[in-house]
Amino acid sequence: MDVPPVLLSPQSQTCSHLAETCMEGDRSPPTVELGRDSSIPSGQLTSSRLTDSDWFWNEHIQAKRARVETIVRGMCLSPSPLVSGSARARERSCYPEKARERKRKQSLPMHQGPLKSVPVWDRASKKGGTRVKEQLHLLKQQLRHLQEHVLQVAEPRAPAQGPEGTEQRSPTGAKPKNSSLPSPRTMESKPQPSSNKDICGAVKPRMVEVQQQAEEAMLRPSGPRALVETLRKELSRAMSQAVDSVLQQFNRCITSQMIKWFSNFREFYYIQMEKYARQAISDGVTNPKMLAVLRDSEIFRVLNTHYNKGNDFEVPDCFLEIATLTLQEFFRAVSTGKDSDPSWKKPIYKIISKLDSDIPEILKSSNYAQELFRS
DNA sequence: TGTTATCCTG
DNA sequence: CAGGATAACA
Repeated sequence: MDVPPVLLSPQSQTCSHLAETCMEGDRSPPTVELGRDSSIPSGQLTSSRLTDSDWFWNEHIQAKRARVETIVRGMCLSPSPLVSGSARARERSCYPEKARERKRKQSLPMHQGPLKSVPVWDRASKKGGTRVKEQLHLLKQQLRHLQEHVLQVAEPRAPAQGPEGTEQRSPTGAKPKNSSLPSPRTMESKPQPSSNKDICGAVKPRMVEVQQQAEEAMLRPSGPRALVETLRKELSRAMSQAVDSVLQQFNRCITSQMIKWFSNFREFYYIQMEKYARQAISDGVTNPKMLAVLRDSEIFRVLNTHYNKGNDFEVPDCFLEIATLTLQEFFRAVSTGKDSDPSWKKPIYKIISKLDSDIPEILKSSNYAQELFRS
């Protein structure tokens, strides 16, 4: 059986321990390389239309400052999918039940034909995977926006032609005084989709600091170049942190999932034990010593079908011993009327959990979880 | 207070 | 086996 006694006892740390051990992977933060953005045509970077003399220095500084603010804000803004973030927030605050309802509906299985069953492992990884994918997609978008902004600042003479549209000009062709300031729309801090909240939470506290650094860099003689460097470093750092936090978080979900499975396994085991103990009592058995779980027992067949359907490996004898003990303990408790106590199972769990054996080394290796994922 | 276990339901 | 509610634990 693939669930030896070592994984079945409640109150024991083995299950969570196993999950943690398995999920302990390489937690070093991924790095993001910030090379040149080949998606931006070089033509956009070299065109110029204003001479320096058109601008007073102060205005120039102000415009840059505004751009920096936009950039820094942009780090925490992302396009919201389908329903706008603000609309969703409104719905949440006005109709909490409604929001909860939708959450439930989303978690319902999709109708993919008549009872098409998906392996549970596949289901879990798909669900988690989709979330991570979504978050990574959002990060990617943010990265693109930010890179556009960085390049825009790097070439102050170039007109901004990012996804937010071309810059507005006055009828005379002169740039309006505040045209480089963020529009009220951009200035608005949009509510974030919940999936993106964590990332923003990680990035936000650093934003003020970055803004200061950027402004200082701007005032230095090296000007835009220093600014670009500052932003580039910051973007790299922020991205690493964000990706790390996603690695949803993801590991935590997987760990919880595994714990849940082991919990279910245990439940099934003890339910069977109780069932067969009661059956033995009703069959007239009086001495618990008469009870034993053998390879040809009915209870063994049931458990084996559940845990080791394909007979992938031979059930160790120690499992039979523990199972026998468990059965006898249930028999004793039920036959002496202890089951009237709501927590009558706890002493049994305690006894059995003491018999836990150590986790096999093979399960402790981090490769094991990876192999599990591949298969 | 966050995590884990258990109970219950579907 | 999943998911929710709740208890127990660290």
